[in-house]
Amino acid sequence: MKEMDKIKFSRIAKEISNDLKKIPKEWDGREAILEMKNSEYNQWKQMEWIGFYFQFLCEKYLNKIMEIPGPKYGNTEFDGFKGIPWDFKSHAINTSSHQIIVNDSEAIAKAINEFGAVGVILALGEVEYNDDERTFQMWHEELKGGLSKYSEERIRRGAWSRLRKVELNLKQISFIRIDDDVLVKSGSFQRNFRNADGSPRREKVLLNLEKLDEEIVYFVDFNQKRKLKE
DNA sequence: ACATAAGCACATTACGAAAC
DNA sequence: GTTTCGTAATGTGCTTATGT
Repeated sequence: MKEMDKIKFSRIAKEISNDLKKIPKEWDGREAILEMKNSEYNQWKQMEWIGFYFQFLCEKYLNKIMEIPGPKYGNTEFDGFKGIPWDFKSHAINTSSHQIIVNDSEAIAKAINEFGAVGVILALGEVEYNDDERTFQMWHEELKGGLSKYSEERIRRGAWSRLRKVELNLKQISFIRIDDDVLVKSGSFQRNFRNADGSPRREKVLLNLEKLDEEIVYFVDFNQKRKLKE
């Protein structure tokens, strides 16, 4: 029964990856942001452009083979749907932390209950952080039309500003299957985020990349241009 | 017009194990 | 016993969407 689910998952993942293989490998921050802006994609002002750019690419390349967006539970909406609900994510490989933050815990639990599992399509790449002079950040700031209200507040608070990524070199796209077993195993939920105004955030599921193994049912490798796992 | 809560993805700290 | 180190736990920076 469970094996059947994995086979089904793998089949869908393979189908999605056929189209996903065509996306660009070299993501230049400035180009990516301009591309989103010119396409009137609403998220081009976001700091974490790698996340939104991957989502942007998925919508562009996958809109014919899957439903975008996916089902909604409470206030949480999945990015896409094909057989099961899917979420698109990006992650930098060359950092110390390999935890990836997934969706709202309750929404995931409900989705698993309804469809048996949910999937994460994870773009993994090496990123450049060489923005010590903050020229990239300033470029983005200017394009956005100056500091946001939040940023002015942040400066007033004396808090630090996060380092921007300048480019990403896509290495791999993983398809991760999340069911109840994974939830129990990864177990580490995250609660008590602080929101922009200081209010608490809802609990989310946290996955540790290093502990994932059989959950990664299928992946595309951009280095060797072949798949290592079926 | 404003507050609230969601989206994106870390960054920093705290703490126990391991090494000296 | 103390320092060092790896990982789990906890808290942050930023923007958009939605509802009043």
